[in-house]
Amino acid sequence: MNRVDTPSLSRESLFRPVETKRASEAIFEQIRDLIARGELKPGDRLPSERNMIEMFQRSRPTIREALRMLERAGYIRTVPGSNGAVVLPPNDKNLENSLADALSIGHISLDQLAEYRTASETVTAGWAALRRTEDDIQAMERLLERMEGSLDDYEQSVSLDPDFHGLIAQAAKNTVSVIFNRTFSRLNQGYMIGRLAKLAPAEQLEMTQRVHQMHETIFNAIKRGDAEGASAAMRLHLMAFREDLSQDA
Amino acid sequence: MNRVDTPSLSRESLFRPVETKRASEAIFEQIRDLIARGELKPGDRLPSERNMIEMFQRSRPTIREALRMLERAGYIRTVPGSNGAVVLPPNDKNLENSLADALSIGHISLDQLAEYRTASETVTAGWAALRRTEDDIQAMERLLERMEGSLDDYEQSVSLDPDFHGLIAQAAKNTVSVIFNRTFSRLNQGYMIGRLAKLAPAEQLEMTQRVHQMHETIFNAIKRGDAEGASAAMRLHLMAFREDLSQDA
DNA sequence: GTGTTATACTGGTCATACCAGTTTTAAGTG
DNA sequence: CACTTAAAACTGGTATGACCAGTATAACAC
Repeated sequence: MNRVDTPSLSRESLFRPVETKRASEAIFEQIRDLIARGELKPGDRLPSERNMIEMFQRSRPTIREALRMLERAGYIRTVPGSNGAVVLPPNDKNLENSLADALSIGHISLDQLAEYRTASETVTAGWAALRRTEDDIQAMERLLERMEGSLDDYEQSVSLDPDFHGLIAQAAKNTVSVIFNRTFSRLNQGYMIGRLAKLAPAEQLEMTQRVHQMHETIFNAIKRGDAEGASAAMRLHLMAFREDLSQDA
Repeated sequence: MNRVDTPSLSRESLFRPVETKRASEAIFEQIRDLIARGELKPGDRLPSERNMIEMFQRSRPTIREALRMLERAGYIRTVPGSNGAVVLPPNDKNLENSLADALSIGHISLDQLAEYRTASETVTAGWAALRRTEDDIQAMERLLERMEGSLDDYEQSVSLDPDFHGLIAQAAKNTVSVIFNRTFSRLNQGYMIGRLAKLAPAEQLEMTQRVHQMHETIFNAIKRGDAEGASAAMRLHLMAFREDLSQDA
């Protein structure tokens, strides 16, 4: 009965999953739907666990299991003393997490990740050039300035990278890109830091400078609305990364 | 203290999240890491809850909270009588869930998803044309045949779609594509079925036929190794979908 | 052999209890 | 009356121990 194993053809969608048996699951769904339908808005508080005992007619452990699920799914946050769990604002953090999980567990090679990332961000950069607003440009300008100031600190430099790629995606006005690209960048952060740590200080500086140069090239293309230029520059940037990756291995 | 709100620049990466306070959370992380590092492989069973009591030196409710989190994150599955939770194979279910959640909360629009998907699969189709093996071609051929046989059953037709897109990604030899494309396709399944249900039988048939035609065009381009043709055909296919989407709304 | 039945286990749930914090309330103070 | 302070009434986190309805297994009968 390992329906889960088969990469599998389809029949799945004809049958819908059998009704959930666990009470905690039912409670989870009930509250999740309330949030999804907007009847519980961000900032609202759930009743206290002991109150929910009466509402759901279930014991506290059962209710707590539901709360843990909601929390894990990023819908709520629970703070000890403070009364009741708080409904969180829509937030990509959980999506980002499960994306990272899926990628790290799916035995995905760094090279495949880099390849996909290159394609994804190349397209995104093109969109960004066409859709960036004045605000987007300013935000990127500010960030680039900050990055320029920390070229000699490669850890700092690398840690700012996801933000840069995130801002580009934001300018592209596509939330999926924002989440994905930032996650891709973050996933590669660990590798980059390890890679740079092995270099001599002079080489480190040389590398961060080279990367910064590329960032500026990309930014300039986006700023002047040059979609093809932005795409090309981004592709170059990420292909360089991928090449570095393959040489390192 | 709503660090969670700020779309945010970076400082995040300098500080690491404060040590986890809840025991269930720690247990969750411990088991998750075991799975991620491959020390617990798909199919393996976790010890029974009562055994874990001794291993973790924590009470059963606490351990069960951790299990619910693992389950929700898609790492394990628990079946009542059967001994111990089972570690699931790498599986995009959790990614799919979080994407679906993001969609339902309105953080991501269907249109943005469709746009990103178009870009992603366009590139993937091109790769597939260059890298498909004989096996890939045969698998796709078999599937297309099956799909042709169910043109008059739109539910069946739609339910086979993710497999088709998954096979293309598989032929592209990029695991990231496989996960994403199949997920995208699944997410749109619900929409498609609802859309088709509203049509008259004749229109339904017309639509499934048109889609099938596109699938064949894509397949033929991939089969003859025509990357540009495959990309173009895929783009056309998905742009048609996106257009349909915008008209429907 | 095969078929059947106990028995020992499993997960799902409940009730109750305790602790360490926080909030609220009430008391006391100026 | 306003202000501080201390007690009471919460809150979430955790632990016990119990019960049930199922499943797996091993002992038993044939």
